[in-house]
Amino acid sequence: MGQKKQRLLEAEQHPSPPDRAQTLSPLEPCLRPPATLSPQRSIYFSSPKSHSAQLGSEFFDQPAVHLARAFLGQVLVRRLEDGTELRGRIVETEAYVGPEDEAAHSRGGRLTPRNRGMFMKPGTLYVYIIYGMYFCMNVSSRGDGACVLLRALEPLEGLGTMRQLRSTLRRGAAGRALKDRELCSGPSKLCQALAIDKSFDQRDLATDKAVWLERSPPGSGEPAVVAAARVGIGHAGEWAQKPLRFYVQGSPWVSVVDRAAEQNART
DNA sequence: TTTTTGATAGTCT
DNA sequence: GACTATCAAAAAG
Repeated sequence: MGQKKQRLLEAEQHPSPPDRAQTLSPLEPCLRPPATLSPQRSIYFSSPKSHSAQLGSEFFDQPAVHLARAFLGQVLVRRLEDGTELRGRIVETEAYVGPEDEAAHSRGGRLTPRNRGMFMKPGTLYVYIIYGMYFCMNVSSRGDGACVLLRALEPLEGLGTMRQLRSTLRRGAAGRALKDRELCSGPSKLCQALAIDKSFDQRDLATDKAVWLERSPPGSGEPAVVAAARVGIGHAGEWAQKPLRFYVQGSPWVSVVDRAAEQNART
Protein backbone atom coordinates (compact mmCIF):
# COMPACT_ATOMS: atom_id res chain seq x y z
CA MET A 1 0.00 0.00 0.00
CA GLY A 2 2.42 2.61 1.16
CA GLN A 3 4.61 1.50 -1.68
CA LYS A 4 3.09 3.75 -4.25
CA LYS A 5 3.58 6.81 -2.14
CA GLN A 6 7.05 5.68 -1.27
CA ARG A 7 8.01 5.45 -4.87
CA LEU A 8 6.58 8.83 -5.64
CA LEU A 9 8.68 10.30 -2.90
CA GLU A 10 11.82 8.75 -4.22
CA ALA A 11 11.03 9.78 -7.74
CA GLU A 12 10.79 13.36 -6.59
CA GLN A 13 14.13 13.28 -4.90
CA HIS A 14 16.29 11.27 -7.21
CA PRO A 15 15.02 11.10 -10.74
CA SER A 16 17.69 8.49 -11.37
CA PRO A 17 19.11 5.51 -9.45
CA PRO A 18 18.65 4.92 -5.74
CA ASP A 19 22.16 3.92 -4.66
CA ARG A 20 23.88 6.53 -2.57
CA ALA A 21 21.25 6.46 0.11
CA GLN A 22 23.13 4.17 2.44
CA THR A 23 26.61 5.45 1.89
CA LEU A 24 28.12 8.21 3.92
CA SER A 25 26.42 11.52 3.66
CA PRO A 26 28.17 13.32 0.87
CA LEU A 27 27.42 16.72 2.28
CA GLU A 28 28.64 16.76 5.77
CA PRO A 29 32.36 17.25 5.92
CA CYS A 30 32.78 19.54 2.98
CA LEU A 31 31.25 22.76 4.11
CA ARG A 32 33.89 24.61 2.23
CA PRO A 33 33.89 24.23 -1.50
CA PRO A 34 36.33 21.52 -2.54
CA ALA A 35 38.02 23.86 -4.97
CA THR A 36 38.66 26.78 -2.71
CA LEU A 37 41.49 28.05 -4.75
CA SER A 38 39.90 29.58 -7.78
CA PRO A 39 41.20 33.07 -7.24
CA GLN A 40 38.98 35.23 -9.38
CA ARG A 41 35.56 34.11 -8.42
CA SER A 42 33.93 35.00 -5.21
CA ILE A 43 31.56 32.25 -4.19
CA TYR A 44 28.93 34.87 -3.63
CA PHE A 45 28.68 35.54 -7.33
CA SER A 46 29.17 32.02 -8.57
CA SER A 47 25.45 31.49 -8.65
CA PRO A 48 24.26 34.72 -10.15
CA LYS A 49 21.28 36.55 -8.86
CA SER A 50 19.67 34.07 -6.54
CA HIS A 51 22.06 33.99 -3.62
CA SER A 52 22.48 37.71 -3.34
CA ALA A 53 20.44 38.12 -0.19
CA GLN A 54 21.19 34.79 1.47
CA LEU A 55 21.27 35.19 5.23
CA GLY A 56 24.45 33.94 6.87
CA SER A 57 25.28 32.22 10.13
CA GLU A 58 25.15 35.42 12.21
CA PHE A 59 21.44 35.73 11.62
CA PHE A 60 20.69 32.37 13.18
CA ASP A 61 22.90 32.95 16.21
CA GLN A 62 20.28 34.37 18.56
CA PRO A 63 18.03 32.85 21.22
CA ALA A 64 15.11 30.79 19.95
CA VAL A 65 12.43 33.32 20.86
CA HIS A 66 14.30 36.13 19.11
CA LEU A 67 15.01 34.00 16.09
CA ALA A 68 11.39 32.88 15.87
CA ARG A 69 10.32 36.52 15.63
CA ALA A 70 13.15 37.46 13.32
CA PHE A 71 12.08 34.76 10.88
CA LEU A 72 8.74 36.42 10.29
CA GLY A 73 8.81 38.23 6.98
CA GLN A 74 12.00 36.57 5.72
CA VAL A 75 11.82 34.53 2.56
CA LEU A 76 12.56 30.82 2.46
CA VAL A 77 13.93 29.67 -0.89
CA ARG A 78 14.12 26.13 -2.22
CA ARG A 79 16.02 25.35 -5.38
CA LEU A 80 14.98 22.04 -6.94
CA GLU A 81 17.35 19.84 -8.88
CA ASP A 82 15.97 21.07 -12.17
CA GLY A 83 16.74 24.65 -11.17
CA THR A 84 13.21 25.69 -10.30
CA GLU A 85 13.16 28.12 -7.40
CA LEU A 86 10.31 28.10 -4.93
CA ARG A 87 9.84 31.04 -2.58
CA GLY A 88 7.68 31.66 0.44
CA ARG A 89 7.55 34.38 3.08
CA ILE A 90 7.61 33.01 6.61
CA VAL A 91 4.47 34.05 8.49
CA GLU A 92 4.33 31.63 11.42
CA THR A 93 6.95 30.02 13.69
CA GLU A 94 7.30 28.34 17.05
CA ALA A 95 10.20 28.58 19.49
CA TYR A 96 11.48 25.54 21.37
CA VAL A 97 13.79 27.03 23.93
CA GLY A 98 15.90 24.07 25.07
CA PRO A 99 16.22 21.30 27.70
CA GLU A 100 13.91 23.04 30.17
CA ASP A 101 11.15 23.21 27.57
CA GLU A 102 8.90 20.23 28.32
CA ALA A 103 7.45 20.38 24.82
CA ALA A 104 10.79 20.22 23.04
CA HIS A 105 12.33 17.04 21.69
CA SER A 106 15.42 18.08 23.63
CA ARG A 107 13.52 18.16 26.93
CA GLY A 108 15.63 17.15 29.88
CA GLY A 109 18.73 17.40 27.75
CA ARG A 110 17.87 14.32 25.69
CA LEU A 111 20.26 14.09 22.78
CA THR A 112 19.52 11.26 20.36
CA PRO A 113 20.52 10.54 16.79
CA ARG A 114 17.21 11.97 15.69
CA ASN A 115 17.35 15.35 17.38
CA ARG A 116 21.04 15.96 16.99
CA GLY A 117 20.37 18.88 14.68
CA MET A 118 18.88 20.79 17.59
CA PHE A 119 22.26 20.74 19.27
CA MET A 120 24.28 21.70 16.26
CA LYS A 121 25.32 25.18 15.33
CA PRO A 122 22.68 27.85 14.77
CA GLY A 123 21.23 27.60 11.28
CA THR A 124 21.36 23.81 11.19
CA LEU A 125 18.16 22.15 10.03
CA TYR A 126 16.37 19.59 12.16
CA VAL A 127 13.91 17.67 10.00
CA TYR A 128 11.94 14.83 11.54
CA ILE A 129 9.06 12.55 10.65
CA ILE A 130 5.81 13.06 12.48
CA TYR A 131 2.87 10.65 12.67
CA GLY A 132 4.66 8.28 10.40
CA MET A 133 3.87 10.21 7.27
CA TYR A 134 4.78 13.89 7.51
CA PHE A 135 7.87 16.02 7.93
CA CYS A 136 8.49 19.04 10.13
CA MET A 137 11.29 21.49 9.57
CA ASN A 138 13.15 23.25 12.37
CA VAL A 139 16.14 25.54 12.45
CA SER A 140 18.64 25.36 15.29
CA SER A 141 19.12 28.59 17.19
CA ARG A 142 21.59 29.82 19.81
CA GLY A 143 21.43 27.61 22.90
CA ASP A 144 21.84 23.86 23.27
CA GLY A 145 18.78 21.96 22.14
CA ALA A 146 16.96 25.12 21.12
CA CYS A 147 15.33 25.59 17.75
CA VAL A 148 12.52 27.19 15.79
CA LEU A 149 9.78 25.30 13.95
CA LEU A 150 8.62 26.75 10.65
CA ARG A 151 4.83 26.51 10.58
CA ALA A 152 3.53 28.51 7.63
CA LEU A 153 4.60 30.41 4.53
CA GLU A 154 2.99 32.86 2.20
CA PRO A 155 3.76 31.30 -1.18
CA LEU A 156 5.45 33.82 -3.48
CA GLU A 157 7.01 31.98 -6.37
CA GLY A 158 6.54 28.55 -7.92
CA LEU A 159 2.95 28.09 -6.81
CA GLY A 160 2.27 25.70 -9.65
CA THR A 161 5.12 23.43 -8.65
CA MET A 162 4.09 23.62 -5.01
CA ARG A 163 0.57 22.59 -5.86
CA GLN A 164 1.90 19.71 -7.88
CA LEU A 165 4.20 18.53 -5.09
CA ARG A 166 1.40 18.83 -2.56
CA SER A 167 -1.16 16.88 -4.51
CA THR A 168 1.31 14.18 -5.50
CA LEU A 169 2.64 13.63 -2.02
CA ARG A 170 -0.49 14.02 0.01
CA ARG A 171 -2.76 11.13 0.75
CA GLY A 172 -6.36 11.14 -0.39
CA ALA A 173 -5.09 10.88 -3.96
CA ALA A 174 -5.79 13.24 -6.79
CA GLY A 175 -8.91 14.92 -5.50
CA ARG A 176 -9.72 18.55 -6.01
CA ALA A 177 -7.20 21.24 -6.75
CA LEU A 178 -5.72 22.89 -3.68
CA LYS A 179 -6.34 26.53 -2.98
CA ASP A 180 -3.33 28.78 -2.61
CA ARG A 181 -3.98 29.04 1.10
CA GLU A 182 -3.72 25.29 1.48
CA LEU A 183 -0.25 25.07 -0.02
CA CYS A 184 1.94 26.07 2.93
CA SER A 185 -0.40 26.67 5.89
CA GLY A 186 1.06 24.08 8.22
CA PRO A 187 4.47 22.67 9.14
CA SER A 188 4.10 19.50 7.10
CA LYS A 189 2.29 21.21 4.26
CA LEU A 190 5.18 23.55 3.69
CA CYS A 191 7.60 20.64 3.71
CA GLN A 192 5.55 18.95 1.01
CA ALA A 193 5.23 22.12 -1.02
CA LEU A 194 9.00 22.72 -0.94
CA ALA A 195 10.00 19.06 -1.26
CA ILE A 196 11.78 19.10 2.09
CA ASP A 197 12.35 15.63 3.51
CA LYS A 198 14.61 13.78 5.90
CA SER A 199 17.56 14.22 3.55
CA PHE A 200 17.61 17.87 4.64
CA ASP A 201 18.19 16.98 8.26
CA GLN A 202 21.35 18.56 9.67
CA ARG A 203 22.02 20.67 6.62
CA ASP A 204 23.16 24.25 7.13
CA LEU A 205 20.64 26.86 6.06
CA ALA A 206 23.41 29.45 5.84
CA THR A 207 25.46 27.62 3.22
CA ASP A 208 23.26 25.05 1.51
CA LYS A 209 22.73 25.27 -2.22
CA ALA A 210 19.23 23.79 -2.29
CA VAL A 211 17.58 25.68 0.54
CA TRP A 212 18.32 29.05 2.12
CA LEU A 213 16.86 32.17 3.61
CA GLU A 214 16.70 35.64 2.07
CA ARG A 215 16.16 38.87 3.92
CA SER A 216 12.77 40.33 3.27
CA PRO A 217 12.85 43.06 0.63
CA PRO A 218 13.26 46.55 2.07
CA GLY A 219 10.12 48.58 2.38
CA SER A 220 8.09 45.75 3.78
CA GLY A 221 7.89 47.23 7.25
CA GLU A 222 7.75 45.45 10.56
CA PRO A 223 4.69 43.21 10.61
CA ALA A 224 2.42 43.17 13.66
CA VAL A 225 3.23 39.98 15.53
CA VAL A 226 0.90 37.86 17.62
CA ALA A 227 2.32 35.60 20.34
CA ALA A 228 0.14 32.58 21.05
CA ALA A 229 0.33 29.10 22.54
CA ARG A 230 2.02 26.46 20.45
CA VAL A 231 0.03 23.91 18.52
CA GLY A 232 -0.20 20.18 19.12
CA ILE A 233 1.32 20.17 22.60
CA GLY A 234 -1.39 18.40 24.59
CA HIS A 235 0.93 17.42 27.42
CA ALA A 236 3.86 19.44 28.74
CA GLY A 237 1.94 21.29 31.46
CA GLU A 238 2.80 24.95 31.81
CA TRP A 239 5.01 24.82 28.77
CA ALA A 240 2.00 24.06 26.62
CA GLN A 241 0.49 27.42 27.53
CA LYS A 242 3.46 29.66 27.02
CA PRO A 243 3.16 32.11 24.13
CA LEU A 244 5.99 30.70 22.06
CA ARG A 245 4.21 30.64 18.73
CA PHE A 246 4.53 33.78 16.64
CA TYR A 247 2.62 34.80 13.57
CA VAL A 248 1.93 37.81 11.39
CA GLN A 249 -1.31 39.37 12.52
CA GLY A 250 -4.00 39.39 9.89
CA SER A 251 -2.08 37.21 7.47
CA PRO A 252 -4.40 34.81 5.66
CA TRP A 253 -1.53 32.35 5.28
CA VAL A 254 -1.25 31.43 8.96
CA SER A 255 -2.23 27.87 9.89
CA VAL A 256 -4.05 28.50 13.18
CA VAL A 257 -5.23 31.90 14.40
CA ASP A 258 -5.80 32.57 18.08
CA ARG A 259 -8.39 35.32 18.57
CA ALA A 260 -7.98 35.35 22.32
CA ALA A 261 -4.25 35.91 22.07
CA GLU A 262 -4.82 38.74 19.62
CA GLN A 263 -7.17 40.48 22.05
CA ASN A 264 -4.66 40.30 24.86
CA ALA A 265 -1.92 41.56 22.65
CA ARG A 266 -3.54 44.98 22.29
CA THR A 267 -0.64 46.92 23.66
C1' DT B 1 -19.23 25.78 10.67
C1' DT B 2 -16.76 22.77 14.20
C1' DT B 3 -15.52 18.06 15.82
C1' DT B 4 -14.07 13.53 15.24
C1' DT B 5 -11.43 9.97 13.34
C1' DG B 6 -8.29 7.09 10.47
C1' DA B 7 -3.87 6.83 8.29
C1' DT B 8 0.86 5.46 9.27
C1' DA B 9 5.91 4.51 10.89
C1' DG B 10 10.07 6.19 13.33
C1' DT B 11 11.54 6.87 17.90
C1' DC B 12 11.91 6.16 22.62
C1' DT B 13 10.55 3.66 27.04
C1' DG C 1 4.00 -1.08 23.25
C1' DA C 2 2.95 3.82 23.50
C1' DC C 3 3.48 8.03 21.73
C1' DT C 4 3.59 11.80 18.62
C1' DA C 5 5.52 19.76 17.31
C1' DT C 6 -0.22 16.53 11.41
C1' DC C 7 -3.52 16.39 7.62
C1' DA C 8 -7.76 15.81 5.36
C1' DA C 9 -12.05 13.44 4.86
C1' DA C 10 -16.21 12.34 7.16
C1' DA C 11 -19.59 13.26 10.50
C1' DA C 12 -22.11 16.17 13.41
C1' DG C 13 -24.33 20.56 14.58
